[in-house]
Amino acid sequence: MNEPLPRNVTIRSIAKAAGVSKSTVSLVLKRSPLVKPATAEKVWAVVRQLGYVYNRNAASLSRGRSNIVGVIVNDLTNPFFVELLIGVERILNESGFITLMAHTAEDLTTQNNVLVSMREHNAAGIILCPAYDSSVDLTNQIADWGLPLVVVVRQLGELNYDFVGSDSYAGMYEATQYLISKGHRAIAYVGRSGRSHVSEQRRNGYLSAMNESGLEVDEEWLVDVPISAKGGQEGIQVLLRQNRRPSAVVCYNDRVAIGVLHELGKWGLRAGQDIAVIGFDDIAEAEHANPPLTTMAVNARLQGELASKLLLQRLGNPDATPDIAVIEPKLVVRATA
Amino acid sequence: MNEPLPRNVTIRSIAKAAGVSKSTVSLVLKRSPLVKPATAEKVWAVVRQLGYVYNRNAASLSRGRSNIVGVIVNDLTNPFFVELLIGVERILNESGFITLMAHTAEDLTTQNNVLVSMREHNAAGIILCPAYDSSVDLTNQIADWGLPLVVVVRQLGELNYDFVGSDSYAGMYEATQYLISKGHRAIAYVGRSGRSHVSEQRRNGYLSAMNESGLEVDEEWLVDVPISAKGGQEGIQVLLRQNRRPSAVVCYNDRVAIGVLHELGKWGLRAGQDIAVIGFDDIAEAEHANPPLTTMAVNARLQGELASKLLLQRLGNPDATPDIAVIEPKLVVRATA
DNA sequence: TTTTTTATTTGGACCGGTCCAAATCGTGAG
DNA sequence: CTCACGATTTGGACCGGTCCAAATAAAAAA
Repeated sequence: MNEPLPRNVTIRSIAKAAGVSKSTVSLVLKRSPLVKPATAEKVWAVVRQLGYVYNRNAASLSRGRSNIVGVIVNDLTNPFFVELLIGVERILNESGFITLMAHTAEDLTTQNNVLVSMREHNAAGIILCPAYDSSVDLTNQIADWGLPLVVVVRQLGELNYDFVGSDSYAGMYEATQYLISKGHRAIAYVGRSGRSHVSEQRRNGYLSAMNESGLEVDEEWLVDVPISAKGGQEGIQVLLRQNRRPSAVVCYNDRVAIGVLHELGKWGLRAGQDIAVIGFDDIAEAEHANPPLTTMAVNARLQGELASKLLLQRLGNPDATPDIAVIEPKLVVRATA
Repeated sequence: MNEPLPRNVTIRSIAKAAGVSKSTVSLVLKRSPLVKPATAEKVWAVVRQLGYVYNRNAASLSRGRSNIVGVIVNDLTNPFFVELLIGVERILNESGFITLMAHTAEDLTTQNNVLVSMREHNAAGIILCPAYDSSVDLTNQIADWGLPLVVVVRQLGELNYDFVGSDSYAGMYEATQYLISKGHRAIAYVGRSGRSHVSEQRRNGYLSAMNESGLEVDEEWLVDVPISAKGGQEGIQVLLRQNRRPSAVVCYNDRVAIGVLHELGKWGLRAGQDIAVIGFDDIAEAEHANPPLTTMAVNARLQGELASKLLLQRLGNPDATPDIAVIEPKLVVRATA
């Protein structure tokens, strides 16, 4: 009934049409310096003329490795991860890799499925931000699979793998210190306590700064809420209802801070005037928040770029010792503190 | 020097270990009802025991099609697209597909590279939001490649392909109408005029509503700015500096509106009291904006889900007539209008 | 028990590249 | 004019699945 569909144009059809062997065509396609320029040009001409399309499945099959890099993040809804992803993509694309993106929504099962899938696709490597509660053994497991890995943002147990992240402790310390230097004494912390290395670090940074300045931390000022705008809203509500309101609030991250700003607005309060607010991450929204949010910038995009670079490095030298890149957060003063 | 690395476990090694043929193993792996349950169980046992990993490159090579679906968006920085992406992913994953994500940043060259790359990977299909200024011929080209395609958000020329989007015209019409019903007469529009079908539709929706109510549109009230928070900022600045300030502003989308809110804050004005503001899209940030943004909701996630479903449908029936899904925006009244 | 019919299995030809040892070409040295 | 040696080119054995026609086994019918 239907036409004997025109066989796909392959490296062999090209070889035939160009009067060379398929091996030569293969060489030409990967721009090998071995082939004589004249031959190469002849082959390219045929390639263009026949509209040849390189078949990466075939290539990956025989090379035993694809040009796909898996990138796994938890929450695309958080612009921080989006920026990171963009950074990752930029560098990888430059090097001829393509990113297979997946997000886990903090679900361990999803995370596992995704990893398996990437393995099945013969990914060249993985850039992973582990979901909360990931086993500290995860990185070893991936290593055992022979998958080059770079972990970002959240460290897992020992750092015996390439890692890119920011110094949460120092960042929060500085944020708090800044508020103290502005004369604040009653400073609250809205975020999550525990569960992960990052949350611990952030809270500890805050606590240390307070302690070192001899400021007491009222139990009620450590507000434990989900890491989201909604969480921020809840957190500041709790604080505002206390009889001793804090004069400043340090937030786990910008999303939380934005929730705080939102709620303050509802109460007719103005952040930066009535109460100081400081965030963490410096996502794009921070700049355009109302009022513009003072925050600790961690340059997500740069982190993504670094992660890619570490991965490329590792691909080139699988046995090098792990590389750790930790970014120092920088205070960006805007209107809220 | 190094061990004769242990040959990968393949369907053949499993066959041998399980005492069946590789064909049977293949059948078992795809859960074919043809094999006797007892045999299947025996094979699964070996599969688990040997830690077999399915090789999708090999599979795709022989099937001539992978389980990868390419998703191409323009601007991941816009939460709208992120939501869409999440919707897409959810449905595709359920059906055993995996998404190869790419973003073009509105760059035609990038868009083309990405398409080529997906073709090389034998993508099962493509979900594409075309970059501005894409040739109206793009969809035909992709079709000629034999790549099943669903276009989202931005239509390109004739709708002779599957499409999912929202009714920009009706949405903007309703938004404007709502403001008019609240007694506003001096209503400005901040967005981009022309360049794309969507921008035309949105502006026309606004204009029609104004016209129908016999309201004159002051030339100065049609502010042409980039579609971003920064653009919104610029736009409202222009409006505020005029001698006849509008009492309400309709924005191209929420990002623009958020820029407007931000700038109003700087001027000490309160959106919803001093001047009404209405957005479009209802991204997550809208709810937590300060003040909470009134906007036209278009349910990005749903659009993503629909797009995936259309694609799955198309994969099942390549020759069906194109399916068009247009979502009617819904007004969500919050504090700014 | 023999013959059908139906349920399971199987061998082998692909899919379209990569890789490498071996063959062939071309040119300057002897 | 030959020979050696670097520059090019090439044939064929994989890579690890899919698919299908054909073979076998098992159950049902005669």
